[in-house]
Amino acid sequence: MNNSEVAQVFEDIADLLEIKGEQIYRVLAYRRGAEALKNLGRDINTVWKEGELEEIPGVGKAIAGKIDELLGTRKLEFYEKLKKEIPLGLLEMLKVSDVGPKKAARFWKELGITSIKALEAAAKRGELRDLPGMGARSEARILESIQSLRRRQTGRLSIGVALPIAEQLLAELRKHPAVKAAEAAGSLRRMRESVGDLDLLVSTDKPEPVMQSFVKLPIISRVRSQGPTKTSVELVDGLRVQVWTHPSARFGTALQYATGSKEHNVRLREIALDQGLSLSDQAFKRDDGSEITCAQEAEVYERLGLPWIAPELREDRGEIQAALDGTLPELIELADLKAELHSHSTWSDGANSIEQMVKAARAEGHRLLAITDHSKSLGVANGLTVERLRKQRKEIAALRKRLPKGFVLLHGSEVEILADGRLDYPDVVLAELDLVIASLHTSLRQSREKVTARLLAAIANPHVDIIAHPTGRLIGEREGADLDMDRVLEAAARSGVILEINSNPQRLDLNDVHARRAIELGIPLAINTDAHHPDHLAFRNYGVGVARRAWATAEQVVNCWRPKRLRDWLASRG
DNA sequence: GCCGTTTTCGGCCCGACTGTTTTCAGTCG
Repeated sequence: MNNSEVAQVFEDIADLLEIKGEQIYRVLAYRRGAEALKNLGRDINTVWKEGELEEIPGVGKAIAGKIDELLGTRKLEFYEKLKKEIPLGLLEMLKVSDVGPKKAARFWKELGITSIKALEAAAKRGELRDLPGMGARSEARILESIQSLRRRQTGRLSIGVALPIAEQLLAELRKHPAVKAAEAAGSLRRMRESVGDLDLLVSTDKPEPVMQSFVKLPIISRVRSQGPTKTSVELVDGLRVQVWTHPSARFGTALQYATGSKEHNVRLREIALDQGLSLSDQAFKRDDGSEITCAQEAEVYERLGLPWIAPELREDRGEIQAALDGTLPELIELADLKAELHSHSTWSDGANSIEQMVKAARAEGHRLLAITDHSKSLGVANGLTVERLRKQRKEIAALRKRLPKGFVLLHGSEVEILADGRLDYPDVVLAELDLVIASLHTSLRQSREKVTARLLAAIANPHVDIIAHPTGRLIGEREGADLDMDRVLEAAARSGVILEINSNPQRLDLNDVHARRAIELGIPLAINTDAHHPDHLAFRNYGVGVARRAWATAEQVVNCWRPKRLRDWLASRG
């Protein structure tokens, strides 16, 4: 079982216990345990074998024992018993908005409902309204929520889709004369790879008219709740949007609060409590009821004796301790990127000529571009034979003469790692290239052993400089290869190969957790867009988001190096 | 269930909105 499978078991246990009416803090402990496993960055099986389960923060004796049982026997007695007690269909029902553990339990116990379908049927027959605490309106609301759940069955939305929508909504909000500022918060501001909903924050002294004009936007299909300080709507494609309003004097606490993560905020509140302060989205409150408001987010941290912590770090992954110790990293910024090391042209499956890609890269402010078209075996992408590769080299050499001084154009290749682990070009050909990227596109469904061995073979080849999008995942479409990432990272650290964070929002591969582990191991990272079109060069902000979430500094990302240093480094490899 | 330079027991974050209620429970973020 992998980390997320084990985490899922504990999430289910938390939900089941909550439906059972267990003490909420016991429930939260299981949720925190599940979260810790997802953020681990190491294979849980390795940690288990090394007997270090209890060293994971949030995992104590009880949960460690359950992980041990789960990994040892592939079963968990406690979980099986719970499942016998409470039908699993109730967990599905929790996904319906306005149905929480209390109502789910009630529907089940009083009406025998154990699925969303049965819930819908009962609501249509008007059977829900007679339950205590329910009424005709609640019943109608649940019916609406079931339909809305079906509309957005896709689950979380890629940041590549969500960010442009958020920008559009913010632009609309800012048009209102009473709006002083409008910002995105939540997981979008933290640059998570996908977001469940959008959280928008508005600074205004006249909230009602702002909310009233907001809910009239044509992109909005349903208003779930509307108040002067908080409004919740659904867009036509099912995406949920929360808008909060605050007077500008309270915008700092509000932005901090709405940015989260929940776990990060819990930690901050603990620190506040130690200082005799209670922290909310409104203000710090002293015991005597007096308030300290913050217009700026940095003031919130300052009051707690902390430096400002970048949103991308706010996941309760050790950032608060680092802030206390003064060891927060100086995170990489978009402007630090000076090079694009992974791009395609019409020679393979790119949309534009090399010259056009160079022009676009210069317009983006880059000082170096590597053209890395596909190798011959990737037929669907018009991969280059050795002969065409050499022809391309001549074109690039000719083009270089016309380039402005100081701009560097490299000839590279994105070489297929074949199903048997060999590379698509022989070593003599690889040696001719300025830059060799190796990547997997095919046979991703091989066994863990096999697919890991392929990647290890590529890493061991001294001509290979970068491993691109290591797992090959396409978010929401295709699972990545079942890699033994611990071994891949160890091998990369030994060989000195660069690992790529692919910035295409569909990929974001390495992900944040593995990228952080890579940094811990001293592996240099690349942030590349894999551009097949000039517009794709702008994807790098997503890659920077992943790198920042991985605590990366500019020094650890080779695209930030001066062109000369980068070329010297490449030349020093095979 | 987890955790501890104030604690091995007693805490564990806070508030808006809705719909059902005569003061609050449930849900959500």
